[in-house]
Amino acid sequence: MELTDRKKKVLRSVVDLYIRTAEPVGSKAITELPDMNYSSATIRNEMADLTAMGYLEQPHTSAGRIPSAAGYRLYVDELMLDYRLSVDETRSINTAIEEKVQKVDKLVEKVAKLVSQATDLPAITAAARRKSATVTRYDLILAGRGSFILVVMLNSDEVFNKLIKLPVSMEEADLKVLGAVLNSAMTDIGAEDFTAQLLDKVMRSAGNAASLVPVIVDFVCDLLRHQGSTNVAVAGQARLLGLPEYRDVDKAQRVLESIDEDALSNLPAIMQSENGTKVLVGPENVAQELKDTSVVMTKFDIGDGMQGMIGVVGPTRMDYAKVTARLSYFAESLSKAFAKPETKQLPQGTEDADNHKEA
Amino acid sequence: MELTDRKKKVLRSVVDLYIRTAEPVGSKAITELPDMNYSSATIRNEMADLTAMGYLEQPHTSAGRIPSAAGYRLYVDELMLDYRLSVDETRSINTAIEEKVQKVDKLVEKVAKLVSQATDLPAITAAARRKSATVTRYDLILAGRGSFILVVMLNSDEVFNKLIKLPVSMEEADLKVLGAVLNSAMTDIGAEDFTAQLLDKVMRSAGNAASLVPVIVDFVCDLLRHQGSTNVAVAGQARLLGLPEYRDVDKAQRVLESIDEDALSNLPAIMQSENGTKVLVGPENVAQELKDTSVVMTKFDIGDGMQGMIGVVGPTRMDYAKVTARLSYFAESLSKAFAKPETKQLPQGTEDADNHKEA
DNA sequence: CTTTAGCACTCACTATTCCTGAGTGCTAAG
DNA sequence: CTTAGCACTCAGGAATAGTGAGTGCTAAAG
Repeated sequence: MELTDRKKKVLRSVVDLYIRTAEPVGSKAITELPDMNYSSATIRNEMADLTAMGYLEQPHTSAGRIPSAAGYRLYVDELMLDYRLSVDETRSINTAIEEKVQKVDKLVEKVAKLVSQATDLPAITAAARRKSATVTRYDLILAGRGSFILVVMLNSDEVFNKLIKLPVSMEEADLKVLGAVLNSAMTDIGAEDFTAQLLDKVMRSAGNAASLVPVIVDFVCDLLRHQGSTNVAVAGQARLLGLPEYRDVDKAQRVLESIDEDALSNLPAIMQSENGTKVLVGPENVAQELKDTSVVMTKFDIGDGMQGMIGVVGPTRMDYAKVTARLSYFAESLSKAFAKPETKQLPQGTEDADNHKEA
Repeated sequence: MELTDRKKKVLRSVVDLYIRTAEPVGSKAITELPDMNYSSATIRNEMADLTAMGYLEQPHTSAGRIPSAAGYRLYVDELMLDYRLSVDETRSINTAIEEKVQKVDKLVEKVAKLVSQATDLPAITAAARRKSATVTRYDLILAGRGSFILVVMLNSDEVFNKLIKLPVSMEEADLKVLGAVLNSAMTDIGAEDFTAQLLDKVMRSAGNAASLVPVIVDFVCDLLRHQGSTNVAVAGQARLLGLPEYRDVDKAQRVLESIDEDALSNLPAIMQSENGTKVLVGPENVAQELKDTSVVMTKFDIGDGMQGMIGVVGPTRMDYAKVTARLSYFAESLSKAFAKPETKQLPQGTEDADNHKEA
């Protein structure tokens, strides 16, 4: 059977209505739409055809139709009308993003909150490094009170520090020696290259400050390893509960639990995929718990070889047009904000703070 | 009427059973308990008395009894048997805490997760500074590629940094001058003391590096202000949904929403209160949405003039004994871990393969 | 060949009724 | 003071009937 224009129009109407009402759509409701100059019988025939073709489903014989996964798919791919963001929407997204964000993990958290708010659905954000982290530079600052500050700069231009107590008293000269050794022997190598031999060698050249080497190496290794791991944040889980499809607490709980742990494993895999906004409708999701749920996600670029992802989780009946529009705009704005470092007060690459409390 | 020992015993049994089953407790169920050598009629009489005294309630004439808020209160204050933590429990809490935590905000997040996990309820943690933050020391490091690193140490011994691009090329000597000026003019003052006059004065003495002053002041003010604000994290909201009292989605949602915003405002007030573990039963909560819900919370000390709070939210029918025991132990362990800074600084091995299972 | 009116039919959902049994309060005997 | 016994209450489940939105099909009209 052929998918005529009218059939498409009917399908679109069904999806649109179902998105709005969350209830099966009957033929009569369709006829009442503007631009639908057919009788309910005609619509019924078309709907019967669409059902036979697998785009619609009937919960039971005497109910209206709801879109099937295939129906949503078609809708998302071809039928959906572009949602134009209002000036208000773009503005509120922009002002939200423009606030300065210092650290990547904070950024991830904040964006998750904003996106969840903008879509009224639970949101997930993640950020991951594309290249592996290495140290480009060490600095040691004697800080009085028997301690010194270790400042470490990474190839990503992020800077971290840690306040370290001195086990024995030490001269500024000793630290200078140590700094020189560190900078010559332990830069531009990954976490896995900090071998026992290297440690040994460095300690021997470090003179008086040798006892500090293990502490430093420990900190740096930890840091580098952490850089490699993906940074994930989830926000707005409670919003799921407002939706009629999640009146069933068990269902809601299952979904919420699964997006709490996705944090861990599933996401990195998805990040590999191609660019652009992607919609996963119900059964297209790999995770069993999300079979009834759709996911919309986009990637965006942060500077410094980092890549971010924004995702939204909701019922298959979600307003795909609106959600994808907002998500894409978010991603675009974020990428843009990071692409032009000096223009705003949010210069990428000039930001990073980290601290360590010694107590 | 007097509260005899037997009445107390019955009340305790009712609460205990209700905590376990979440269903009204009948007289027969009580008689079946060990150590209860009375007939159901006797128990019924006692329960009638307890009801008259306001410690128990009847959902309807022909149902068992459930504890009233006053009943829970009495239970928590006097009746509850101490819950002894098992070795396993103390050990798992200890190992969890011992993992190194770098930043206060990370700590707060992590503790929230741990506590939620330990109690199987949503948890809230917060940390706030008791004294206002000031800068004790500035360092400037020329970092090549036209930028420098600003390192700032606070009176709390926390160290922060930021990589800043140089608008014009600059000599190391210029930075040295600037550093000296900053250290002499802008230390030991709060965020509100960074006045326009001060800025002006510093800029004039800063020589070649004057153009950097605004950027630095901006960063520092921001930092100091941020230090003042309370740091809050919520974890495990989804656990609420597993409980029978929150089958009602609306109710669950209301509670979840309220503990999402408490983050912002309510908590600081509570932090003022006296020390020790505190239980707020149902209607004792100020927030209207939590009328049906109980809150258990404790304070703990972080070093450096900071104070933390751990809280757990659950149904009035929660296992107060277990929850308070675990919470107190958590608080105690955390305070202890922060009290002895040096003990485990050195034994920290270079070996730690995979320590980011959550986050 | 397409569209539409008409009609019988289906079936989820709601309301109503009935029934059951856990649990109660009271009374009177031990 | 305790307990056995008994009549009573009432939430919750099962069974039943009624309602109406929506369907598919047929046959007439365009």
